[in-house]
Amino acid sequence: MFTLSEENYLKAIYHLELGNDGGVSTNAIAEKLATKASSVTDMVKKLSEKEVVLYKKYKGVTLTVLGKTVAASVVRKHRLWEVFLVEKLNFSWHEVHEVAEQLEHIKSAKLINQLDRFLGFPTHDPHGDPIPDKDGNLKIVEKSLLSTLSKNESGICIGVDDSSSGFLQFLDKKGITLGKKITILDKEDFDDSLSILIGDKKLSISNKIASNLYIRAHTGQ
Amino acid sequence: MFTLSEENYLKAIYHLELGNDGGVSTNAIAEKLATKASSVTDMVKKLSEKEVVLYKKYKGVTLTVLGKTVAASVVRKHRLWEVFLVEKLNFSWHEVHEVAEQLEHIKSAKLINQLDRFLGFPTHDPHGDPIPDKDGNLKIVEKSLLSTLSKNESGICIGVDDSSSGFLQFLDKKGITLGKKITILDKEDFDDSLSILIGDKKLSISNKIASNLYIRAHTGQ
DNA sequence: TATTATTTTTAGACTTGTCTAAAAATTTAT
DNA sequence: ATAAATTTTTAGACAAGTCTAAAAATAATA
Repeated sequence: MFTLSEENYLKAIYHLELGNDGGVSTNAIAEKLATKASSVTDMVKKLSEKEVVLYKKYKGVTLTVLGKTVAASVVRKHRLWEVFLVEKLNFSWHEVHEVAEQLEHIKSAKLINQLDRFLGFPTHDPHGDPIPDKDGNLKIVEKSLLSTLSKNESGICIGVDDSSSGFLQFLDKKGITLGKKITILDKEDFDDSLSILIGDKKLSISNKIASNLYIRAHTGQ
Repeated sequence: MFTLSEENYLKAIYHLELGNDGGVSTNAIAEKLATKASSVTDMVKKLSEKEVVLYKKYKGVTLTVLGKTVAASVVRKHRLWEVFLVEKLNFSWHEVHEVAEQLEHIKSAKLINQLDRFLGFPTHDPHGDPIPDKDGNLKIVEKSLLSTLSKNESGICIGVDDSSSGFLQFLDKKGITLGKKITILDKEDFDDSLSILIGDKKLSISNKIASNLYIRAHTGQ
């Protein structure tokens, strides 16, 4: 069994490993968890003894198969709870993270299996991130950043890269939500800003915004 | 804000105060929380500094108004989650306690308000215990132990005194569930066992069982 | 490659919540 | 009312998880 703190470390390492191939550095973990490098070293030793990470001094850490399973289960719980909050309790997508951070640590296999069923076995959370299955496997969906599309191309908005509350509320204000079709009307060379069509509205968005929106390519039409 | 441990102490004191009028003893708290008296003394001092209990050495503790509010809110959350587990996730009443013990510590006012609404503002948990309202007030329902009824009297089964998993599973096996009408057919002087009619079934139950079932008196018919 | 800069680890300390063992206060019983 | 039994508190210790400051290892640079 793992403590709340151990689970948070495993989750952080899991997320960092998805970005970085190879070992995860002490500093990277410290930054992600808003803690100090010395605390990370201590915890990493403990996790190593519990055989959920491989650790060699000064060489960073990697999750073992067991570690990956534990981490994926925490992520699974986090994302299922987020779906619950949005679908059943009328939370907005920018309000769910903080509560899910608490709910993800509740221990009960039955709870999470029944919740999954109750929600209709969702595959993605409200931000478009995939929900690991019971075995910890993720269904990878082909996706591109909106900023990589060219003029006249279009796609369906399927996720966000930055899921901070501020960014999500900005998207709400602009009427940009998951599932909507976006077409690039024009692209400004000067600052890479875009003129897009979303639903029946024309919007101008900065490159920074476009680099935080994921699109599923919309071949044809 | 209160830690998980502080919340558990407040809840324990809250439950003990409902039974005992007057102060709650150190030992009683220790027993309820399966901890040592010395630990209780330490925590009680801390709670006293936080002004949620009144404490005089050797004289036991009482909750302050603030303490009662905090405790009632934890109990409210516990019982609402129990309703959720039974009503929405198909848990049995004997499976909910352990999970609710974890869920009751999740901090989010919006979560609990929306959960309450989602469940249709329930007034009682799956064991028949009342759910405190937002202000911590309990609706007291007139209830008697089945063992206090006389021959030919009847009532509706509305709760259990002992909500241990073992007892609840025993009731399941016998087909005794909340909401059912029970009539005393006969009472044995020798051991105070009862012969009862529940639904269309005749059962014989011991006094111990009858002393753990709450009945709402069923005047007339 | 030697030196500087950065990262990581170690050493020691602190907090929270717990424990055991012993001392003090209270209650019960003779 | 005094002695015995019980309850409660105090004192000191421990584990988990964190921190700061200093030392050691690695990486970057001249």
